[in-house]
Amino acid sequence: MANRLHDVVDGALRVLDTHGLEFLSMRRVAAELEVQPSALYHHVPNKQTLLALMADEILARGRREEPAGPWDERVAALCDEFRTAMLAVRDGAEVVATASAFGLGAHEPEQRLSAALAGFEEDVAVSGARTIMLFVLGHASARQMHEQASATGAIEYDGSIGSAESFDLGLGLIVSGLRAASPVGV
Amino acid sequence: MANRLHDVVDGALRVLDTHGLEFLSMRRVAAELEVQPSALYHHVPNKQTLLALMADEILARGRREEPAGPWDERVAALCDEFRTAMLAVRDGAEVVATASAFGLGAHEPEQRLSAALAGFEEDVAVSGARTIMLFVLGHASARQMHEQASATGAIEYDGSIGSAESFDLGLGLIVSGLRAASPVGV
DNA sequence: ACCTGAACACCGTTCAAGT
DNA sequence: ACCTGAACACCGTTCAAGT
Repeated sequence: MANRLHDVVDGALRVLDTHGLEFLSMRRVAAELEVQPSALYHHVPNKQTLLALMADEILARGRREEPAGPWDERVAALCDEFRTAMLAVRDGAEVVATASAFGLGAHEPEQRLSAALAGFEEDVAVSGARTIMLFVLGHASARQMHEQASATGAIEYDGSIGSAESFDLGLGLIVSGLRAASPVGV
Repeated sequence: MANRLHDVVDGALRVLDTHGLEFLSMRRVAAELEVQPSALYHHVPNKQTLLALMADEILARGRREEPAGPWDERVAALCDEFRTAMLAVRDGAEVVATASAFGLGAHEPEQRLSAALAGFEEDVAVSGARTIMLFVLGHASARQMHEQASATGAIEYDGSIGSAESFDLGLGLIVSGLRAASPVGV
């Protein structure tokens, strides 16, 4: 079939989007590519690495132009970019969250956030970026897990979990906390 | 052996603490209890449910007296309780995070937080509690995943991830955001 | 009530061998 | 470079049967 790494990641994302993370197996990805499971190991050393590459691709697909303007607008724009990218594929947030714990996936997004906070003292910028990233990641993956669980009928549906309103409220809280930390410029 | 549900949850937590979430299997839990794997299903319908019960037990073991005093001190005390409880067992935060997505595990902690924020408008109290819980959960599980990954040698160790300082900074940001939302009574 | 034994339909990963 | 075929050491869960 002459697959390349890119085809494997693409196939894996197709499996993820149609079956969910729970059913994402190396064997299913192989089947999607019409290849034997062992063939995947020519492109990727293990499943963990494949998941990290998927996380990068999920974020790359949602990539937008670097926002300009005041820091709070840039933060809002970046968070919307990340959230939209993760919500665009089933269980996308969970995949990114898992990968980011290994210093992958969410590393670059966090750096873009902390660049937007460059006007603050450095430790405020760093922990601000980390706090925002944890919120965006956690909020999006709670939403998707909840969708998943209520689709299976495991729990009753609660629309307030993961809603855009609750996202804006939570993010607004962190942003107003940052504002209180008064940037050196502005 | 005459095990009861409590023994199963206890045994599962022993396996978790010694082997980590990655190696927590129903078969290992059964072996820990010196019982056949199928015996577990007399106590628990599936692994998911067992994980939820483990999450509850992790939080219950760290349970402290309900803090009194000003809202910000109560919030700090509650967050310390949750964080300490989750960090007390290997991969504890990840287990609680997974279970909480199903409305279990972190549901009660979140309600205790929002009770501490009762002086605020209700939607601020609710989204404040949710935001804080996502931060505490995310921060603790990032720390444990990082510990795990660097112990395996998968990544280079970075002590700044999940440190108490970074925790205080992030939480301080959210708390100061809440303060800016001015409680109706002080 | 609590457990055994055997089975079913899966996993991730390795490795020699093919083209 | 990319893949097959076969194997190894596992999974979660079900179910009839035992005490």
